[in-house]
Amino acid sequence: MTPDPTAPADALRGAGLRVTAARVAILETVRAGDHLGVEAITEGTRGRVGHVSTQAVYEALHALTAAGLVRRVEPAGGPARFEGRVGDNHHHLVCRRCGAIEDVDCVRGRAPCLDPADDAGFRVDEADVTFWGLCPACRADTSASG
Amino acid sequence: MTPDPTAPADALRGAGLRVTAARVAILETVRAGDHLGVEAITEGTRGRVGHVSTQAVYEALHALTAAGLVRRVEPAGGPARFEGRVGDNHHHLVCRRCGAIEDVDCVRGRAPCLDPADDAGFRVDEADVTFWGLCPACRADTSASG
DNA sequence: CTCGCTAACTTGAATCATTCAGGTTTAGCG
DNA sequence: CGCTAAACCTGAATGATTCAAGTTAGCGAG
Repeated sequence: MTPDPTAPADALRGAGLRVTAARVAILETVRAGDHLGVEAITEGTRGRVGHVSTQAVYEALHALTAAGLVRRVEPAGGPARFEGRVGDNHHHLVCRRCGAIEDVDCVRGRAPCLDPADDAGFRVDEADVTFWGLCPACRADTSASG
Repeated sequence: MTPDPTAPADALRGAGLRVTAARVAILETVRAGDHLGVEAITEGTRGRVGHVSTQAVYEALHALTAAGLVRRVEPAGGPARFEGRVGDNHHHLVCRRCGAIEDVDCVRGRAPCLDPADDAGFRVDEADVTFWGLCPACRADTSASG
């Protein structure tokens, strides 16, 4: 039928997770959304399957994150957000004013971001890069009123 | 006497803040410490001046951060930490296991980290770079037990 | 197709960092 | 010396996330 390994149900199965309506809906919601928070994911999921508890969403997001099916993004000072774009090591632009998050491709080639100038003996496995600033809309607002 | 503008009292005065025993001690504690959390800063400060409330520490750290006298670092999933090294846009290495934080100089020259490949129209003013991995000690532990 | 195991789900309470509220003290200027 | 706002205090509230303990149901074995 749908031999698409990225289809929610198959992605879950492939990760060794059970295929439940809730988790399928959660994965769909995260993929369809844009850096959604837990609350938004819960609401979106409920719109698809009727009812899910917040805890189920938290547990599912943990499992999905551990399985590499979703990625957790957590800008300093704010709650966690989730995105469906995984596998590449892309970065984020975060608006200080409205909180909007935009994806940015890795500044350098493919994942050489894992290369600090001096690793102090650490074994680095991930580079978390967040650019802070003002999004176009907020820039306009600010320059107009300031 | 001590014509040193970086001396705690002068730094506070220079930033338009009042020179109180508590804030001098807080600034000293942050500078002497290594990416301390609020609790550790509170304890260190009490060791210097006897008593300070947690709220006073929070308020002072906000003021000091706003004044650019200390820098707030907040690794995803953990509480905020503060450091006295400000002015340069250095990055951090964080150990996933023990939480240790090490400073790393900017990967590229001086602050060109503010340059994402595509800024999507954002006006970027800060780049937050965190390298995640295992510190030397935890690497040893892990390879020995795993 | 049924059984059983355990992942997944549920409700409800707890934790932790941080902030809010409101009232009191005190640094630093006039 | 006295005023005013910054700094401080105690105590309560918030909000994201986690823990606890009991129930339901996916799915592989029989």
